[in-house]
Amino acid sequence: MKGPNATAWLAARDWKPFAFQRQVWTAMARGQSGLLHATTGSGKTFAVWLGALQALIDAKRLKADAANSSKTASTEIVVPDAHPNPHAQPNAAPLTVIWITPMRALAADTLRALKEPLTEMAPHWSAGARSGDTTSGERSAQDRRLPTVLVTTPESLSVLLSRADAADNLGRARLVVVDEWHELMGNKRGVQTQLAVARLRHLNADLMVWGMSATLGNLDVAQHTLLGPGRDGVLVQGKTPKRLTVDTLLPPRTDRFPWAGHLGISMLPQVVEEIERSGNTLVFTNTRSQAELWYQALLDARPDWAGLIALHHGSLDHGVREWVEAGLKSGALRAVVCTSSLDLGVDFLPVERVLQIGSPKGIARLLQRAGRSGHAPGRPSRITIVPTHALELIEGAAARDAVAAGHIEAREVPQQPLDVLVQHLVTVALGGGFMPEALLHEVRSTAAYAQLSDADWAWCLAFVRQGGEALGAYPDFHRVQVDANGVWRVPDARLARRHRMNIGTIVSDASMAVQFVGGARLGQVEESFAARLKPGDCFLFAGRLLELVRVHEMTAWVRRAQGQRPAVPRWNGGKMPLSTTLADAVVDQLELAADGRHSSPELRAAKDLLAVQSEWSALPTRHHLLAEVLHSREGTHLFLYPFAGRHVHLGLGGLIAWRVARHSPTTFSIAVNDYGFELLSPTHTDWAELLPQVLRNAESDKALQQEVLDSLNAGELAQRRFREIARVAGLVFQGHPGEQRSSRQLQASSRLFWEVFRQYDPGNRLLHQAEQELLALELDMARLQTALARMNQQTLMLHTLERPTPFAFPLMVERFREKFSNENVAQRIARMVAQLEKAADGPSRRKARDKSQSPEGEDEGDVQAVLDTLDFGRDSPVSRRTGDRRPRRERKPPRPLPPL
DNA sequence: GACCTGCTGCGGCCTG
Repeated sequence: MKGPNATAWLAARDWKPFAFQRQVWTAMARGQSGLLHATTGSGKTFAVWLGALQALIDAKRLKADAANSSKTASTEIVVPDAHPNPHAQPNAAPLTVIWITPMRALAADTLRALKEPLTEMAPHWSAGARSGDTTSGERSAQDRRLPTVLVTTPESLSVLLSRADAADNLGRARLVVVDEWHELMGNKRGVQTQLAVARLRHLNADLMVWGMSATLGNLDVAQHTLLGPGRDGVLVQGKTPKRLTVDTLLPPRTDRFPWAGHLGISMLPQVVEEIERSGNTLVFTNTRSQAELWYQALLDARPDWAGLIALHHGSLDHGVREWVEAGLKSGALRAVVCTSSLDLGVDFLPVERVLQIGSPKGIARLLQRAGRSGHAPGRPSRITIVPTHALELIEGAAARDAVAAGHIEAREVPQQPLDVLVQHLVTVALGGGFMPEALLHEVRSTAAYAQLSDADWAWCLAFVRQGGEALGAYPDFHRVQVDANGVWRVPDARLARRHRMNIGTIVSDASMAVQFVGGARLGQVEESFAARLKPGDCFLFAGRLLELVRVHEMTAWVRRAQGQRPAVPRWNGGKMPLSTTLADAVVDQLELAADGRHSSPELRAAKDLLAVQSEWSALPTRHHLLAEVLHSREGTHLFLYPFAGRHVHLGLGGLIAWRVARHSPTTFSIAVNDYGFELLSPTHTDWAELLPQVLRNAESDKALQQEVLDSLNAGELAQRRFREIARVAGLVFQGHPGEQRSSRQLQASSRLFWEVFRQYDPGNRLLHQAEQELLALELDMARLQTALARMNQQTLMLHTLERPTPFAFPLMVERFREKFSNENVAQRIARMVAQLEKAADGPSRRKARDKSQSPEGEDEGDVQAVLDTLDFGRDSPVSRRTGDRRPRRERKPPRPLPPL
C-alpha cells in the first residue's frame, strides 16, 4: 500500500520534480523549517504542499527515516495506508497545517490547488479556507471543528487566536506555511504574522515553519524574520528565473516628447498598436485615476474594443474585479488596464504582454510585474516600459541594466511597533489568557521584538490594563484584567467583541460606496472626492461616465450619464519614491551619456534632450552634484538633483531651507520629484556662497534627525501617523460593519487621544512611535543620511541658468499645479513647452548663447511672459506643495539666534 | 484633515 509520495504524484502527471522541490521535501522530512525562494508559477506551492503531506502524515516514522538516511536519501517516502475512506470527512484529522496568504482571493485559489493532491494522497484530511469571505455556515462548522488544512490570512488567524479555545484547536498545528512572505515581511501585517507564529510555536515547540518569497535583495533577512532569531532553517533557491526582457516603447519623435507629466497619453497610438499586435496584455499604471483615464482613452481610440478590454484597481467593487479576473483567466479579455491590484494573486494568468506606463519605481516591482507574462513554456517574460516624459526614457535602460546586474531592492522590516504588540496582548488575553513572563519570552522570540526592553514591555502591559497614565478613568480602556490566578484575561464581553472587530493592521481612509440607483455596486471613492460633487455632476469611475444622483448614508448613488466633461476621482494613496537601486541605475545611465556612450535605444532616444541639458547646464553623475540657479520675477530658484527619491528630497529641501533661514530670514517654497527638488525664494539668494555651507553633514545622525524634525511641521505630520497607530492599538473604534463612520468622526477621536496624551501622558510610547514612523517611513531618514553624506563627497557643479533645463522644468511644472485648474496648467505648460522647444532646436544653441548677450531676446521674453502669467508675486506666496500629504511647507524664519 | 497624480492588503456585530 502506498501512502503519500510526491514523486509518484508528479510522475502520474508527467511532471519531473525540480531539484528545488526535492530539496524542500528532504528538509521537511527532517522536520526542518525554511524559506523557499522561487518565481511565480514555478511550482513552489506544490513543492511545499507535497512535502508537507509526505512529512506530516506519519511523522514518527519519517523522523526515523530521516535520521537513518544519508543526505542523498531518496525523498520517495512511503507511509502506510492512510484510511482512504471518502466519507470519513467528519472524522477527518485535526488541524495540522495552517497556510497563510496575504489575500482572500489567493486563499481561495490556494485551497483549490491544495485540494487536488489531497483527495489522492490524504483522503482522511480535510481542507478549508477561513477569511472574511467565509460564509457564516462554514464559519460555524469551523467553530465546531477546524479542517486539517486551514488556508487563511494573518488577520483571520489572529481572530482565531483570540478565541477562548485557541490553545486546544490551534495548538495542534504542526506546520505553518506563509505564502508571498515578501509582501508581508515589510509591514505590520508581517509583524502580526511573526507574533502569531510565535504563539503557535509556543503551543507546539516542534512546529515547522515555511515561507515562500519572490525575489528580494535580502532573502537572508526574510528568512530570519520569519523563523525568528537564532533559529536555523533551510534557504531553498527555486528554479532560476526565466529569461526576462526589459524594453521601452519609444515615442516616434523624441524632440516632441514632453519633458514633464505623468499620464503618458501621448503614447496612446503606440500602446494601441502593441495591444493590437499581442495576445492578452496587462497595462500597468501607477495610480487608479491614471488607470481610469487610460482605459477611457483606449476605448475612445478603439470603440470596437468595448467588452474586450477592462479595468482593474483596488477601489472597484469585488464583483467587478472578479469578473475581470475571470475574463483574464479564460482569455476572453484582450487587455486589462490595472494598478498593483494585479501584482499578486490570480494564479496562472494567460498573459502574453506586460506594459508598464510610467516609472516602474523599483526593480523588485518591475520583476513582479514582468513575471505576469510568458507563462507559456519556453517563452521569456517581457515587460515594456511606456515612458510618460522624457527622463523616463532613461529609466528603461537603467532598469534593464540593474536587472542584468542582479541589483534588487532589499525590504526593510519594522522594528518593535508597539501598537501591534498592544493589539496582540489583548488578542492573547482573549484567547485563553496569558502569564506575563511566559508571554514576554514568546514575544522576544520574534525578530521584531527580540530587543524589546523590560520597560517597553511593562508599558504595554499597563496600557492594556488601564490605558496607560492618562486613560485610567475610562473603563473602556481597562481591557485586560488579572484574575485570581495571575492570568491576564479580557472579562468584558463588549470589549472582547470590539477588539475582535478591530483586529488587523491595515488602516485606510474613509471612503464612500458608489452604487447605481437600484442596481450594482461599482466600488469606492474617497469621501473627500464625493463631498465636492453636487447632484447632477458627472465623473468617470469604473470605466463608466456617471452622474451623481444623491449621497445618502456613506453611499454615492449614481446613474449613467452622457456628454458632459467628467471629473476623475482621485484617491489619496501612498506615494512610492523611486527606489535607491533604480535611482542609482539612472545616474549610471547619465554617466554613460556624459561620456558620449549612448549605447541603448533609450539613451539614443534621449540624446537630444540630454544634449540640451548639457548645453544649458550639465549632467549630474555619480561624482558630481548638479545645482542650477535661475533668477526670475518669482525670485531665485535653486534646483538640486540628489536622485534620492521624493521623500528624501522633501526632507533635504526642508533641511536646506531651514539652515539658510537661520542665516537670513527668508520664505521658501519647495517642489520635489524623484530626481531632485526646487527651492524658490522670493528674494535674491546667493546660492553659490550659501550652498556649500548648508549642505554640510550634521554632527551626528541624531542631530540631523532633530534638524529635519525642526525644519518640518513635524508635530502635525506625526499626528497623522498617530491616527493609524491609535487604530491599530485599539484606541479608536471603527464602528460595526456596515455602519461606516465618517473620516471626520475617526479623525476627531484620534486627535483627541493625541492631545490628551501630549498633555497628560507625554511619555506615552505610542506618541514616540508616531515620530519614529514619521522619520523612518515618510522621511526615509536612513536614506536621507546616506544621500547627504554622498552629496558631501560629490563635487558641486553650480550652473546659473537662463531658462529652465529639461531637469528643472518638471519641478517648475510640479509647482504650477497647485495654483491652477488642470486646464489652465495645461495651456500654460503648452506655451512654455513651445518656447523651450524653440530654444532647444538644433540651431537654437547659438541663439541661446546670443540671447545671453541680449536678454531682451524674443524667446527669453516669451518664457518670462509665461512665467509672469503664473503670478507667484509676493502677495500670493506659494504655500503648499502638491502630492505630499503634508501641511504647509512655508518656511517661517526662525527667531534670531542669541549671540554666541 | 488635507489632498488634488499617488499602490496593495484585512477584519468584525446582532438574533434565533
